[in-house]
Amino acid sequence: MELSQIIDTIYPLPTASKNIIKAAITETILPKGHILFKANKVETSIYFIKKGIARAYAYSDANQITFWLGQEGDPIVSMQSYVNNQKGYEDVELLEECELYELKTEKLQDLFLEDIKIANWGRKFSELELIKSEKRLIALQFNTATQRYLALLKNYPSILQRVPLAHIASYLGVTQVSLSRIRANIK
Amino acid sequence: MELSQIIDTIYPLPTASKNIIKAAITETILPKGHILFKANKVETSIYFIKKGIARAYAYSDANQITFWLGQEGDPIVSMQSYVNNQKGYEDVELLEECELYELKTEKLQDLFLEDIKIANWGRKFSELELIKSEKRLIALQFNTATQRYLALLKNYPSILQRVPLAHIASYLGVTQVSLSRIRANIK
DNA sequence: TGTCGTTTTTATCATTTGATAAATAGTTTA
DNA sequence: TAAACTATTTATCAAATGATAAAAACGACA
Repeated sequence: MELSQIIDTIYPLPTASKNIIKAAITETILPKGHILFKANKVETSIYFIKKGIARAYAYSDANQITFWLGQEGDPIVSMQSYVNNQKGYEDVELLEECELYELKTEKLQDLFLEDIKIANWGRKFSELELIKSEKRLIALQFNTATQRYLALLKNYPSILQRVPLAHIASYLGVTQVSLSRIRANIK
Repeated sequence: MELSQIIDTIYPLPTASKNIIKAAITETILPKGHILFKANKVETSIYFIKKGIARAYAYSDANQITFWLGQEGDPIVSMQSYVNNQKGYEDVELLEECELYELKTEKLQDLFLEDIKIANWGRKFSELELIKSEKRLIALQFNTATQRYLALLKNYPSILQRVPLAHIASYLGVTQVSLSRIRANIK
């Protein structure tokens, strides 16, 4: 997804402000398997996915648990770093070769203080992420693993082709074996 | 908790901007049991809790599931209304008599467009709520009900005295009977 | 095409949680 | 204080999930 569209989808900006943000963004291509964020590190950039798919995970004992999946148009952010300048708890791994837009957090923070349009764009950005997080939370609390699996397929129809089932299982909050059983019961 | 402290804890504002926000806020006292937000309704205000405790819940079949608890200093917001001007999915019930600070969403939206300090305050507000939501999500996915129960007691030591166990159980994502078993195993 | 390595499914058993009902404890009100 | 509610715990059985191991399916590649 192109940069202009990503920016506008968050919150439409006048051309001047949009160009200021654009000027702060660089593009990178990184290979499949690349670890973009490392746990226990303060991340200094946020990214937007132009092309590709990624996951965030953390460890519970020795097990990786995927708690976020992002694809074209989605932002990749270590919230602890972005909001509090603190170490994050997640690794982010690219599951395909990815084309990314990179934006330095520090630069963005400066723009927030200088340009009210950009400050409101940043506000909207967090608000939209908050809505996503809240929906996810409610799904975890209200829906069965089967319902969450079906909802995921509906929202990300290509996900089965792009993400190993082990990651999807932990994202849904069940073991891989349990997800296999769920899939067997649906067919 | 007093209004100045609530505002500053989100993001310190210069006196001028702070006074503008303060001037937009009114105080109300509402009785225990009052339904502050109704599901399927666009809410036109957000609130901050000066004194008291409240919960947000929605229905799963015939069962109420509590998915948010707030006490002194916490904001009460229907995110769907606040962010998207759309109907919320939750009721909010006051679990004690509450003293609340009320702020009209529309007025706040105007201030966001006029005052860059307030725009950044609003950005910070959503960022902090996002951090809370993400932590909650990760706790649901990574921790057992027993761990979540113990963490809740640690964060809200008075909660057992203030909130019926049935609400706490659904907040933790288990049935009341299951929470009873958890409590029996801890003692 | 056949082999190796990885991913996914199936099988088995133990554990946890849910659903339902009944018992106990605690609170409110006449 | 007694009666009537309401909240919480305990008991029982059924269903869902986890842990572990093994089998089957799939994919990469010589």
